[in-house]
Amino acid sequence: MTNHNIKPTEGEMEILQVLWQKGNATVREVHEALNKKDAGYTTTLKLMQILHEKGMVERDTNQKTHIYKALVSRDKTEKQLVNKMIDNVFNGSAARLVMQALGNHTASADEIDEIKKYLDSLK
Amino acid sequence: MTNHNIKPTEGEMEILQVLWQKGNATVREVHEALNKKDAGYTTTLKLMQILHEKGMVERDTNQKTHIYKALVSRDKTEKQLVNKMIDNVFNGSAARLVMQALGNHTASADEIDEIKKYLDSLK
DNA sequence: CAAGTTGTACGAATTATTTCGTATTTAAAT
DNA sequence: ATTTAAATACGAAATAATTCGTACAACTTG
Repeated sequence: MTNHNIKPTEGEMEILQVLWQKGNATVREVHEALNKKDAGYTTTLKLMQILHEKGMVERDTNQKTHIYKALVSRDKTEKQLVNKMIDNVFNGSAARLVMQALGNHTASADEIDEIKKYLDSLK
Repeated sequence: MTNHNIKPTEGEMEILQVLWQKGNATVREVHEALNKKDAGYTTTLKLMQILHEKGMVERDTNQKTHIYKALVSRDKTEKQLVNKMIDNVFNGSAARLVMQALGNHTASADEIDEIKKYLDSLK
């Protein structure tokens, strides 16, 4: 299967988040969406250029200000990261991760219902 | 709260996994449990020494061959990593992570039942 | 059209992580 | 007691990731 080894770094993930959320965006928009106390503007720029080199985003360079768009799918990337965590941290047990996630961030009653509905649909 | 900022690197996690599983172990045991094609013995040793410096493991140095034991709890560490992922990847929604985890690694029917039971207990 | 502003390009410094090489110590075996 | 084998210590090289500085190009506006 292609695209099997995308592995965004943490910094890259932050940017992809913004792109997925906004659909597409300029460097400035992404940078402001992140507004981290640390990193300056050119840091965000550089990271986005790297994402481009790696083929994870595309960009429209027709205007002076380039417009970026994610090429990797949110769903696939999430799956990949979750899988990795299930393997690395939970010895392959998705159930263990689920428990940990719920015992933790304590989902709302609505969320819990939604999850149950989802579980039923799996059977 | 103390211990709020443990953040094992990936290499450190691999070692902690082994320690949690075995209870305690020598460097050689951990190294063999991992048996990665890459890294040599002293790499594992070094990582374990770093874990010790950081206070994440303790060791008994009474014998020539030191015996290591994890000091950070598996549960806390897992919670921390899961929380981080929920925040960084799933915009704070534990439910989204759960769906992704299940749609994914397709848990067995037994696992699903177990999760449902767990969900009921949360109400 | 001359500042000034906003943008990209990109090498290089910084920081984090992993890996290794080698010196030294300790214990066992001959 | 010497030699050999198995450990630790630890600096430093190698690699990865982030951050920045600065040069230059492209608009804007006075």
